[in-house]
Amino acid sequence: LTAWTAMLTAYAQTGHLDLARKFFDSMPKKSTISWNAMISAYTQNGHLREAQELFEKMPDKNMVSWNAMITGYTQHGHMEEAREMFHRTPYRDLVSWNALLSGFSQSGLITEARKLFDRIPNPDVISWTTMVTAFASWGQLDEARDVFDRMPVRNLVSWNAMISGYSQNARGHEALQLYRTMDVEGVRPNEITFVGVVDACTAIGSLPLSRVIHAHIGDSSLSWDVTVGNAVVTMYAKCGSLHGAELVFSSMVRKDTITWNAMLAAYAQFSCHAGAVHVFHAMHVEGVPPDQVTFTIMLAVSSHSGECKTGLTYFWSARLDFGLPYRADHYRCMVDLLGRAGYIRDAKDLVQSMPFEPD
RNA sequence: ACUUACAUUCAAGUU
Repeated sequence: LTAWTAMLTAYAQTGHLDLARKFFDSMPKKSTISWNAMISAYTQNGHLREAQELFEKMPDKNMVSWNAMITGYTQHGHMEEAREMFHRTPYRDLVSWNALLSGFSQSGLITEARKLFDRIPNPDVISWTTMVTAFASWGQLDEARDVFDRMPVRNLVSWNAMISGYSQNARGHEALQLYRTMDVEGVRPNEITFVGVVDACTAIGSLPLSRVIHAHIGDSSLSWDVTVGNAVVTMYAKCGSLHGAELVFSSMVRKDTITWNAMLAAYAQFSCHAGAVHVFHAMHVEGVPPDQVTFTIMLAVSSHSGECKTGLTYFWSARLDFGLPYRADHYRCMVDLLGRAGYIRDAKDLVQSMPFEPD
């Protein structure tokens, strides 16, 4: 039964929800854990309706079942439903509190988060770190730092949250300073720490510093993770070295869609239309699937280089060849592209055909 | 084997 449930989770995590459900239905015996796994499979893929249905049908709900539903709602911005579940659960534990807290954080309800935090009976390191993230991700770095300093216990995630918070808010020097403190206190960094440090340099924008940081993480005994490589590609580009970005990019053995997007963005930043087009084709040859970001970059590149026809080709290709839904920025690029080429009427028609409200 | 905290890629306009 444990093996079956593990299989179910594996299907869900690779996006094969339908297979997961078939698997679940065909299981000769089901435990509460398998029901919970199926509910999480639904919530993690945004199918809250189905999750709720299953939750209501399941015979023996436990604490994890209730928490999975709270989390499902918070992670998709349905705070009212999450709140209701939180109040109705007969098994409220620290996970329930933390899940709701994280929901307030993600929705930008910082005041609510703060109030909830004060009511948590025995906040743990996750509760505290969630508060650090809540403040940091809404730009309140000094509040975040205050929470960080007052935490009774810090773990690696707490350090990473604070370091990345600084980096994401263009406070690279403070990020690096905190990284040094972390080192002094003997906390071992991981890949996520390195990404935060690399991003700090990206924010500072200094090429000499980026070489130092590159050497530092290159010397580390930790093997290079694809996300660290991706961050380094961007760091070199943002620090003004397209060549550095290219060198790192080609040295990376493992590349994902983000790696390719980072390289495309580097060419776009340097107005190197030919480079971007070349990488886009190479991506296709290597069989790496483009995503919505890939097309945002390619549309912007086409617009800036006046390649109206090419841009239109990308626009249609995104949906017809790759089944990607359009985001608002794809339309923005297209309006820009058509407008620059003088097709004001078509730009206007496109705006009127959009599935969202124009901003 | 199931639930909670951290990370990498992103458009236009203005300057």
